[in-house]
Amino acid sequence: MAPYITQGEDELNLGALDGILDEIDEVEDLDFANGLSDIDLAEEVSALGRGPCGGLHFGDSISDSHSPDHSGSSNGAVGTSETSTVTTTPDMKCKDETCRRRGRCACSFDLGKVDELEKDVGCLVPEPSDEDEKGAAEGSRIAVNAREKRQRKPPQRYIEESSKANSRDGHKQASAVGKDKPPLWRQPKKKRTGLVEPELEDDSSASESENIILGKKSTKSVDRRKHQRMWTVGEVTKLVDGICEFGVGHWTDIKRLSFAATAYRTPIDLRDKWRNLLRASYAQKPEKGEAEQKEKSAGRPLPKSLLRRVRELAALHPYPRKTKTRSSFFARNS
DNA sequence: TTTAGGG
DNA sequence: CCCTAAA
Repeated sequence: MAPYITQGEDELNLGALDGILDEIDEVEDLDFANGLSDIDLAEEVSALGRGPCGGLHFGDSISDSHSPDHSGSSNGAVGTSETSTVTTTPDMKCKDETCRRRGRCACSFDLGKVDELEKDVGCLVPEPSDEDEKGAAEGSRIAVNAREKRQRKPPQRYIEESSKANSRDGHKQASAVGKDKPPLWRQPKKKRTGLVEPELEDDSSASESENIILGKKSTKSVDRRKHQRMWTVGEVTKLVDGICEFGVGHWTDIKRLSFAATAYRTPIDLRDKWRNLLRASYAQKPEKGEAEQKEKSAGRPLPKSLLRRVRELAALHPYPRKTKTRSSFFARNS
C-alpha cells in the first residue's frame, strides 16, 4: 500500500490528517455499529426503538435496564400509552421534578408522526449517512494506519501548552504538563461509579490522534480544545433521550443512565452539547431556506427526528430550567 | 457536589 | 472543551 503516513511528516500531512481524523471517529463508530461492539449497536437500536422519547420502545432493556434508582420506569413508560404507565411506580425517589418530568415528557409529536419517524429511523440505522460510506472505505485503511502511528507515537503531550500557560495565566494548568500527571484530561476517578464502568469505548484512539493535530507548528491557536471528541448521532440521540426523560437539568442523572457506559462525556459536556444543539436548532428553525440547511448539515448531518426532538425540547424549556412551573404544581394541589 | 454561565 | 461562581 501507499506509505500514507510516515515518521518524517510535515505540515502537508498534517493538513490531510486533520480531515482524516475526523473521519476516523466516524469509522470507529461505524465499525462498532456493524457488530464489532454490541454496546454501540445496542445503543443505537435502543435509541431508535424508543424513537422520540419513548414513542415506540419495545421492551428492550438493553442499556437502560440498569436503572436502580428509577426502577426502570423510564423505560418508555412515558410514551408507551398515554394511559397508565406509572401505575406501579412507587414514588420511591420521585421528588418533584423528576416525576413530573417523566410524566409529561415533552415529546408529543411522535405518535402522530410515526410514519415520518419510521422513515428517519430507516435511514439512520442501516446507513448512518452517505458520507460515512465514503469515509468508511478509505477510513478503514486509514484507521489501520493511524492506529499504527498512534501506537508508536511518543507520549509527547502538551509541550507547547506549558510555555503558553506560563505566559498566559499560569493557573493550575501548568502543573499538568508532562511530569507525573498524565495528560488525562478528565481522569475518570471511578469514585461514584456505583455501577460497572466497562470503559470499553475509552480507546484512546481519538484522544491520541488529536495530539497529532496539535503539532507544535500549530502556532498558538490551540488553547482549550486539547481534544475534541466528536459527537455522533448516537450520542446526540442518547443525550436528547435522556434530557427528554429526566429533564433539561439533571445532567448527572442523564450521565449515570444514558451515558453510564461512556467514560468520557461528563455531565458538563452533556450540558455543553445540549447548548450547542440548541444553538443549531434555533439557528435552523427560522430558516426555511434549504440551501443554508444543506450547508449546515454538511458538517454533521443530524437525523431529522433528532432535530425535531431537539426543537421540541428547546421549545419546552429555553435552556436552563424555566420557572419550574411550580405554580402548576401548587395549583393542582390546592 | 452539581448546576449555570462565560471564555 | 475548560474554568469559575453559586445553590
